[in-house]
Amino acid sequence: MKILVVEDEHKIANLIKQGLEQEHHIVDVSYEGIHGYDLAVSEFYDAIILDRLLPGLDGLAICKQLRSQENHTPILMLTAKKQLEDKVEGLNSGADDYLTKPFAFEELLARIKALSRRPKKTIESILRVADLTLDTNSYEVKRNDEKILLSSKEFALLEYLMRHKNKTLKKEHIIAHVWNYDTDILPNTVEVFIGYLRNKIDKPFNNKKHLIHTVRGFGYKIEE
Amino acid sequence: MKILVVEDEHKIANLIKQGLEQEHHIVDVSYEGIHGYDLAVSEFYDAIILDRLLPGLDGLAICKQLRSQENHTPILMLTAKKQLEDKVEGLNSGADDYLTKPFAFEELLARIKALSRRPKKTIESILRVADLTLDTNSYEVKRNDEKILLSSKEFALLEYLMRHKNKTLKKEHIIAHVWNYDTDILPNTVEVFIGYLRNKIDKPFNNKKHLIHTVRGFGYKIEE
DNA sequence: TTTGATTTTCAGCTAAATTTCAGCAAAATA
DNA sequence: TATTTTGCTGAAATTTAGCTGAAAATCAAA
Repeated sequence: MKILVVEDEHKIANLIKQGLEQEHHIVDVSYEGIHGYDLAVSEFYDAIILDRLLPGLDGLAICKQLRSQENHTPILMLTAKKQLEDKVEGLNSGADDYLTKPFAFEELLARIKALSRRPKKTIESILRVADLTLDTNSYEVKRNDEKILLSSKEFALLEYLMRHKNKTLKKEHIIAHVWNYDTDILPNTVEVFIGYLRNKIDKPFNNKKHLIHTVRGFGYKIEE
Repeated sequence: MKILVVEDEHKIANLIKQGLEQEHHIVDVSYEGIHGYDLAVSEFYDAIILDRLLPGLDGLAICKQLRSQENHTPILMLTAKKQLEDKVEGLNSGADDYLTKPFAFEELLARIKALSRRPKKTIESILRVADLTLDTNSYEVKRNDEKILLSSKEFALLEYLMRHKNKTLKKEHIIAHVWNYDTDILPNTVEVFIGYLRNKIDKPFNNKKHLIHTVRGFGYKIEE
């Protein structure tokens, strides 16, 4: 596992680093808030150990900022305080667990393990309409659990329709969103691509209701 | 997704473009501030990647200008600097996130995804007369919560009437606004379309008061 | 360069929407 | 009441929007 330790007390930081490395983990250490934040943002860690009180940008702030950016790396917050309010504040900021100093190293290790074992909060990346799904991370499109292969343009068009499901979208509007600014595209091109999509996601499932609808005079929409 | 990249270093810009295109996104690139700004204003993007330092109009200025025009397209700012003040300044100018160069492409991708997932600000666009509503954005017309399907001319006519509810509108006037200025349309055509509208929005609800009124000699109006 | 896939245009077709027409009814005028 | 004007409506005529097979153009890989 790759772990980031943000802790201004060099002694403690290095102790943790040593201990974790003995357990075969990769450990980055930062002694300063902003630097730590930059690391957290630019690298992929399996867990972050974060001191509550730091010079510069403190643990709470880092935590909040990361979470607001959809970074769900498990965070273990370290603090000298034992007060309950403090704990509540920490967890509210998006930390996953909490450990008060001083602590036994075994304790830290156990917590880290527990955190990394938890199912990762993944960014919800799947668009859904009825039994049709489009995963914007893996670029997989499925209907009824059958994989559907789409070309790049077909995918972009379907994604656009699905991001605005139940809403009728004009052809000109579709062109503006799905094609580059310097390409002149005829409305018929959209019709053709709608046809391609229908061949792949509606026609093969003719026992099911079709999802792509023409709204004559107004455009197209995808709807259950 | 459609993404605009404004970056003067051709190499970086093209790398980003290539990478994003591999992920099925549509990418427009601009190597220059003012041109980039023009694109941001005239096209519809799901996200904008903006270099902090640009010749001509720089990233900060573009960002501020867009925000002052109520353009809320998510913006990811790229910067070579790591200073906190710089980041703060970037976020204050209205950027949604920032990334310091150099960065891993994976990181860029993750940030862009996170940004585009934020709920979009939408403008209310519904016209109302009694229990009849017309949404100029989604082209939905409802009376008493029942959907009503209209053709595009019927829709345009109803929209015109509703935009001027309680006001009597002459047939010539209606023709001038609802039809192209260069088409010769007989007044009878308006009568026919008023008939179509009545069949769809008044007749099926004959327990309710009808909304479309003829003002003999002067035209039509929609009124509660 | 060749090959195959993808994107874009084109042309013909069909169905739906639009427009005109003609006859009728109601209202206004005298 | 008779006449004229104005609006309504069913249906025919005309136009347009959208679908589709196939060709042309573009792109990417071998």
